[in-house]
Amino acid sequence: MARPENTLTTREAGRTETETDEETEETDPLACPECGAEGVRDESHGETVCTECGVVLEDDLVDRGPEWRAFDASERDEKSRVGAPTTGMLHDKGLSSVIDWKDQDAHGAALSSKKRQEMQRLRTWDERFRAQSARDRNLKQALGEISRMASALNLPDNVQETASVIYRRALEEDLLPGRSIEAMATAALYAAARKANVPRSLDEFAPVSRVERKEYARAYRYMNEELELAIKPADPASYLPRFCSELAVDPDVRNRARELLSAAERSAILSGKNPVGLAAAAIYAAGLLCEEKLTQNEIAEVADVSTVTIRERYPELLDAGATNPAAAAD
DNA sequence: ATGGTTTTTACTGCGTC
DNA sequence: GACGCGGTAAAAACCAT
Repeated sequence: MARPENTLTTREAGRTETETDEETEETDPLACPECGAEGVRDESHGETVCTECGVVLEDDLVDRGPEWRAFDASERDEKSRVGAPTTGMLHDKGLSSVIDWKDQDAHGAALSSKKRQEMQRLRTWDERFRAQSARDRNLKQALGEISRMASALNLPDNVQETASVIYRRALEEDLLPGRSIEAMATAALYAAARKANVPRSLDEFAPVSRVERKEYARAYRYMNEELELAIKPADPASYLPRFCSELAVDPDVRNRARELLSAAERSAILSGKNPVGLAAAAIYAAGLLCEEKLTQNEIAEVADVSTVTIRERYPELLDAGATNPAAAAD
């Protein structure tokens, strides 16, 4: 299952290598090779798509935003793009003192009852402060991880922010004990990506997360349960743009695949099936219909499913597409 | 824990380039 | 011969109970 090569960095799929000139070109509105219309940058999907025909012109938009974690001595305010506001008061680095529990003054003399009450209050606040601080460090580390992974997976900013909100909720509801920060951070990001309709499969997190797939998968389930995130099952169609542009296929194929999927949705073929596999099969089926030669193998490669799965699914999709002719949504 | 479903792995034969 | 494709059986993974 875990394939040895890093699938993240090796996205070529037939397109020309653009290794050296990545930073040189900046904000030029790419023109669509098909219809000439200009592309529109779709931040939430991390892609640039053509307004006319929907071709993905560019999809590896890199998040060049600053890392949340900035260790500069001069802590800037703008660095907290996400997460807790930095007040500069919180991070005691574990060195702060604790208010003693003994009701004595510095000379060992007992305190008056009024003083005692006052000290009690101070202790309470000291505790709260301490807890707050530990929490903040936790959050900080998690957000750093989320940012790193989001960037590696080409997930846009808003997903990152959603992830941090989710993580913060998990933290507030004490879901962390017994689970690693890493696992929860990964789970939060996974959830956020799905919520934003730019899903990445669980497997895709394996190379970028620092914990085992099993671990963050479990963290996700737990979190989903406890926080009642109400995440709908991933829509297979939401994988299409990414896969299609990675395969550099004709936009026709992509649209065809989308139609097949919505037809299949009506026929209720989809439930219980792996959405990634369905998307892959839809692309293959669409390739057949459009007479564009796409092998099961190359699709299986980019989608990270087996060819068997594609074989298993695509006849069903063709079936549904035939009996349930084109969606009226054109 | 258990059983049912889906996916994967590994192996097969067949046809084509 | 390599490759694409389809079929299969057994193992693994997943999910609800």
